[in-house]
Amino acid sequence: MTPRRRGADRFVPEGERSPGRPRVSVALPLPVFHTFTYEVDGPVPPIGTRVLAPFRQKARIGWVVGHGGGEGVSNIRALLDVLDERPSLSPELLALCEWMAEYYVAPLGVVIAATQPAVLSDVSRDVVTPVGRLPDGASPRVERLWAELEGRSEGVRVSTLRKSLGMGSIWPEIRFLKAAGALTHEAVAPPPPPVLTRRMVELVGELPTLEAREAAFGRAHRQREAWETLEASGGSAELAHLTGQGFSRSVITGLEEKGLVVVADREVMRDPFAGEPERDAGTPPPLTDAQRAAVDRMTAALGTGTTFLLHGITGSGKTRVYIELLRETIARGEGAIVLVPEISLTPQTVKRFRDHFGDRIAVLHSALSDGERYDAWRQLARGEKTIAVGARSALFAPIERLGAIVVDEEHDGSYKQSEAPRYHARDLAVVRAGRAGAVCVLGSATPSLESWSNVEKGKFERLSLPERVAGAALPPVELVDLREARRQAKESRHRSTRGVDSAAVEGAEEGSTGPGTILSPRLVDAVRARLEREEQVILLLNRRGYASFVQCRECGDVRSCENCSISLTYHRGTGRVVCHHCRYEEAAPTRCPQCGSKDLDFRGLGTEQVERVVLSTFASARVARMDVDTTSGKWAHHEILGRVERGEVDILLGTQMIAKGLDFPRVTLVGVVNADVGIHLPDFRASERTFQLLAQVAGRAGRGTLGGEVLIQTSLPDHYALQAAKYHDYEGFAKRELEERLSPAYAPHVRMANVVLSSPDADAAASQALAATAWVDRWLAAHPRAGVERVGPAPSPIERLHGRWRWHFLLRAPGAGPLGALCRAFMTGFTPRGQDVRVALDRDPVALL
DNA sequence: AGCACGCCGACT
DNA sequence: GTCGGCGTGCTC
Repeated sequence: MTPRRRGADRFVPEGERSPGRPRVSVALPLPVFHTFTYEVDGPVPPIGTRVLAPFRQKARIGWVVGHGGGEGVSNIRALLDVLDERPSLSPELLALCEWMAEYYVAPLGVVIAATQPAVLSDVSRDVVTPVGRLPDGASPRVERLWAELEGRSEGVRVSTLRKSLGMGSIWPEIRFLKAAGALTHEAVAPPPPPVLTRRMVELVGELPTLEAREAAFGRAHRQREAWETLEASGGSAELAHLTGQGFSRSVITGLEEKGLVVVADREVMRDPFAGEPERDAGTPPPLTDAQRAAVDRMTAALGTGTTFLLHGITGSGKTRVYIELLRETIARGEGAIVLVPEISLTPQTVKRFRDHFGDRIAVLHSALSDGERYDAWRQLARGEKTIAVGARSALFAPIERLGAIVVDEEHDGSYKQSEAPRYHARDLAVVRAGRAGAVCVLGSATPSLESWSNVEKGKFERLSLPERVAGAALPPVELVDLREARRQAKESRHRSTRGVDSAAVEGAEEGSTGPGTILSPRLVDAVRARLEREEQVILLLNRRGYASFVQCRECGDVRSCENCSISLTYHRGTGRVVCHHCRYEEAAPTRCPQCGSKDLDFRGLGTEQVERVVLSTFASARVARMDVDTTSGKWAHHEILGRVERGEVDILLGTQMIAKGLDFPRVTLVGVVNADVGIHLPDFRASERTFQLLAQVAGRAGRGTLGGEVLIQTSLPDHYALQAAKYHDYEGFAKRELEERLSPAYAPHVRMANVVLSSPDADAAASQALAATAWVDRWLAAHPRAGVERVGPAPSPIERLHGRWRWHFLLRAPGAGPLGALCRAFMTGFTPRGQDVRVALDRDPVALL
C-alpha cells in the first residue's frame, strides 16, 4: 500500500530540489511514529546531535538519529540550527532509546525527550507585535484579537493570546493582520539551556619577587592590594566579591590592562546538596560473611554484563554491599548508576552515599530545579562526577564508561513510568547493563516475582543476605484477627461499654463496622505499653483503594471472578458486582456465599475515619502524620523524620510511604491497621503488593537493641500473603503466588500488555474499546500462530480519571515477540474515532487499575 | 501535540 | 447567506 500524501505531486522548481544537499533524519518529541527528514547547510551533524528543525509554524528541538533518507518526501526543509557542538546523546544511549521505542511502542522522539533533562527539548515561541491599525474587512474574530492586541507596545506570546481569548486557533486571524501590515510576527527560538555563570577575576601573570611587584604596581597601591587579595584567595575570586570589598571596577580594569588578571564568565554548577555537611564515613564495620561473599561475586563479574538478584532481608545491609561494589567500580575507573524509588530519595539515602563518595556523586532528584538537574547531568557527561544516584530517569545518566547499575528495592512499582514511554526502569537497567557489559544488581527484601522467576530461568544470578547485621533478629509478627476482635467487642458491649477502650468503641459506633474493629484491644494495649516505656510506634494506615468490594464480616470472604481470580467491584448505582477484566457481572450478594452470613460490608472504612479513631484513642501521644497530603514541600518529610529521629514523636502515622527504608532504633512496635485493604484491589498483583508492604513495614521494627514487635490487623489471617508475612517467609510466598498465577495466566508466566482507551465521553470510550478489540481480533485471525490471547474489553477498575472515562483490555502471550508485533501493528494501524479518544498501551503493566 | 481543512448546525 | 463548532488527517 502506497500512502497518498497531500502535495506529493506539487510542482517544485528543479533548482530548489538541490539533490546534492545532505539529509538527516530527525526524531522530534511528537506523538508520531516516524522520524522527519531535513536538509543540512554546512557540515553534517553527527548522530545524536540536538538540532533546531522547522516544523509547521514552529521551530522544534529534535535529535539527529540517522543520515540520508527522505525518499518520496517532496517538501524537505532545511534545519534551522545545530544546537550541540558534540552530540548530547551517545550512540549507546541512542541505541537504548531505539530499543525502548520499539519495545514499549512509543515514538523515538518522545522516548529521547523522556531520557534527557527537560531544558534540552523545547519549542519556539511565537510573538506578535501590533504596528499598524485595524485594516478594513476584518471579521469579528479578527476584531476580538485586535482588541486584545491594540495599544500594546511590546510583543505578546501567541499562546498567551490564545489562552486569554479562548477562541481556538487564531493563526488565520494573525496571518490576515500580518498580510495587512497591522502586526509583525517573530518566532523566538527555544532558550539555550540555563547555564549559570559568574564573572570571575583570575590571576594570570606571576610576580614572584618583591622587585617585580614594585615594578608592576608602583604607586597603584589599590591594584596591589587587589592583586594580593586574589593571591590569598587561591588565584581567583568573583568580581562581585572583590567590588563588595571596596575594590572599584577601575582597579580591576587596571590589573586587566597590565595583563595580570583576566575577567571571564565561568560556569557555576548548582548543587543543592553542597551545603549538607559531608562527614568522613569513618571505618565501617567489617562485612558479614554473606556481604563479603556477595561483594566478591559481584566484583568478580565486573565487565561481564551479569545481572544479580540481591535478596537480602530488611536490615541485612544491602546498601553496604552496593557501596563496596561502587568502590571497586570506581577503582577500575568506571562509573555507576544507583536507582532508588522516588520515595526513598530522601536526604538520608543521599547522605549515605555522599559520606562514602563525596563529590563524585550527582544526585538526580525530582525536587531539583531544571537548572540544577541540567548541571548534574553535564557534570556526569564530562566525567566530573561518576556516580549518578536518582529515581527512574537517572538510568539514562550520560556515563561513558559504565561499570555497574544498582536498582535498590527493585520490586517497587515507582520504577514503572505511567506516561509514554511506559518503561520499567528495572527492566531497562538490565538491558542497559547487558549492552554496556556492566554489572547489574537488583536488590530487595521482597523481590518481584519477575526477578525471582528470572533467577529460576537462569537469567539472573541470586545472592542472598539471610541475616540482619550485628546479630539483630527479625521482629515477631502477630496477626490480630479482626473477626475475633469484633465478636469479643460485641459481647463486651452487651455487658458494659467500659470493658472496652471507649474511644475505639466510640469511633466504631457511627459506622456499620462494629466496635473494636478499627483498633483491636490487642493493638491498643501494645501501643499504650510503648508510650509508657517512651518507645516509638509506627502505625500503617492503608488507604481504602479505589474500588469497593463486598466483604463478609463473619468470615472475611470477598467475592471474586471465576475467570480472572480478581475481586469483583461493587457498583452502588446498579447494585451489581462486576469483574473489571472480563466484564462478568452478577447481582450483589445478599448473604455470604461461603458462610451464609447476612453481615456483608459494602462500604469499608474511610481513611479519615480510621485516623480520627487513632488520634482520639491516643490523645496524649505526640503523633506525626506522614502521607502525600502532609508532605508536599520540597523537604517536608525530611523535617518530619528529623523529629522522629530526635525522639520528639511517639507515634508516626502514615500511609505506604512510611513502610520503606526508615531506620529508627527506638521504634519497637509496628502496627498495620488493616491489612485487607490492598489485598482485594481488582488487580492480579494485589497479593504480591500486600505481602511486600507488610514485609517492608515489619522491617521497620526492632532495628535497635530494644527488640521489636509487629501487629497486623486482618479479617483474613489464613490468607497465604498474611501467613507468609507472619513467618517472614518470602520464598514460601513466591512459590505459592507463582502457582496462583498459572491459571488464569498472569505475569511472569506470560507476557502482558494493557490497552486503555479513554475519552471525556463515556460512550465513546466504550465503543472505541470494542472497535479496538475488533481490530485486534482481525489481526489475530490473520496471525493464527501468534498465540496472543485477549481478555476484555471492560471498564477500567478506575473507571473515570482526570475527567476521562476509561475502558481497557488485556493482551497476553507466551513470548514477547508476537505480543510486540501485535502491539506495534495496533498502535500504528488502529485509529480511534469519536470525541477526543486516546489510546494508551502499557507493556509489562505493574497495575491494571 | 497542534494546526488546517472540511463538513455541519445556528444566527446576525 | 456567514460564523464557528468539531472530526479527520498531516506534519519532513
